[in-house]
Amino acid sequence: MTNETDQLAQRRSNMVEVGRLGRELYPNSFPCTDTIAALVERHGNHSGDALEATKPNTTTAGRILSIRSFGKANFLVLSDGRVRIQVYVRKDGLSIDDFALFKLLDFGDLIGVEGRLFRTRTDELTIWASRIEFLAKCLNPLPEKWHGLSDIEIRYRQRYLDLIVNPDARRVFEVRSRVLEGLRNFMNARQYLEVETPMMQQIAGGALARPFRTHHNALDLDLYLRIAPELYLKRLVVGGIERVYEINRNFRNEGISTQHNPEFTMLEFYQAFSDYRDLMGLTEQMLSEVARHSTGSDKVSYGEHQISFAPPYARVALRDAVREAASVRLGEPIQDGALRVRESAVDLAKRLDVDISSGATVGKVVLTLFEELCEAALIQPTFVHDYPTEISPLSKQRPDDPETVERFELYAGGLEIANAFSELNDPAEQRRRFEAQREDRQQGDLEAHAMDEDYLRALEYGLPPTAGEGLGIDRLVMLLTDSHSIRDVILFPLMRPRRE
RNA sequence: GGGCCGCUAGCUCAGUGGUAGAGCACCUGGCUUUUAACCAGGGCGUCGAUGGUUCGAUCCCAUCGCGGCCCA
Repeated sequence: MTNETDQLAQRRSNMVEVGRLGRELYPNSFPCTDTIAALVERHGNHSGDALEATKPNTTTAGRILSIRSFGKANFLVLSDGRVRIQVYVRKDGLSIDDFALFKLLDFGDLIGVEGRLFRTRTDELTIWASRIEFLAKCLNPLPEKWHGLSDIEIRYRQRYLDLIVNPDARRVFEVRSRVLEGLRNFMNARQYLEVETPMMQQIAGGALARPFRTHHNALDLDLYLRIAPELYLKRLVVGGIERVYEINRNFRNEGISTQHNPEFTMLEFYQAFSDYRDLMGLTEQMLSEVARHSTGSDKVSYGEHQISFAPPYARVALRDAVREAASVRLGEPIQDGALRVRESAVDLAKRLDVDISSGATVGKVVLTLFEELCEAALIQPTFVHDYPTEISPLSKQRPDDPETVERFELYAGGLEIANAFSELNDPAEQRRRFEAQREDRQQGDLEAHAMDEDYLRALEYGLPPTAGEGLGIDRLVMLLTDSHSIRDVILFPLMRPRRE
């Protein structure tokens, strides 16, 4: 290895030398008595004197994150991926063979260590190694220890590197796991049944979005990846599962942004004999409980803001929110009627300098105005309720106002977090809504809802009055971890492939 | 899809129309309780890709690729 300069070749050569020592290069296992996390948890409070009295012995394993060498005395930092501990390797403390092995180790290698715990002069909890085993080679040099890995593209494409060298990277995914656990606890405690419904569907329904297509060879059947589980979950409510939920992926074939990944995770749940008002209260309880379960508090920092998930949340009707924002902007009162007629709504948009696509219905115009004028300003959790019927083909109308449905969306941190409504259960009205959507599709709306005869047949057997909600897990985790891109809360976000 | 920004050593980043630098990492030597250990010495690059302008391009121009932010 005299003339080796390339780090990879150097590491490969060190591995060959380890083999020459008679060591297994990729041993099948290494029995540990403790994880590093367990050691730190158990002995983190023990003084040097206490450790000298008991001389606790341990066998553990991890990845070498740094080596400080003094010739015959050396310090390693070993990580189990979560917690780090220092290892003291002294030439006269282990066999000649083990010390020879130690000299061949590189930053990043995986090793097993046996030894006793003590505290150094600087009071750091340390394993005094009496045995070292080689467990696996890190052939590629790791990003540096001090700055870590900050190239955001490599962090997404090679998430394992992010996790190895950036201690904070794992935190987000630990919170994410706690969020899922908290949601399941919450639903299970209320007698909801967790189910799994098809990800591959012949009709991609339950939401207004473009689907991904795939094909089953044996059946020679074109299929879509689901855009929502909604229509299947409601079939289950017809079947008598009066409280049902699913946590799973949805796939929508649309652009990628800081708020959109083509595959994302939703909690969707349905509750019979309830309406959308019941779900507002339930959602307040759920989010405050889940925030506490995952972060320890129902108040979180999000950028410059403090967001409180403690109930109750603000409530505002969609048209009122738009009217209020528009009248502030224009300095004049706006009548509710202006948002119920396409002509006046488009005129209002024009005066506010908001672009409206040419075929947009009045409901679409109102929604676009809301997104432009209101959405980003909704920092504290806010229920925006009562949506136009024509953009809500699966929601039930208000008895006093058929142009409006019993539906709400929850906003927080400027993000849409949840969408819920009283479920339309009249098969005749549902058929009319599907037909209206078919007309939208013929007008060129690729996101319009497809006709689903099988779902209509299920409704004909009787869907009880039911309320349902979808909650975007990724965005909720963004809020709870102060992440400002959805890619930061998805381990392997979709990336354009690199041409090599 | 549009605008702006970025792409230089394994990593984090400087930099210049005259063939490229720092810190960390790496290599050699020293050091038996260090904490971004230290001291001395050393090597390391298709400057994202392809064209063009130029005596000469990593730098200027064009196109493309990948990424980021904003907008749609």
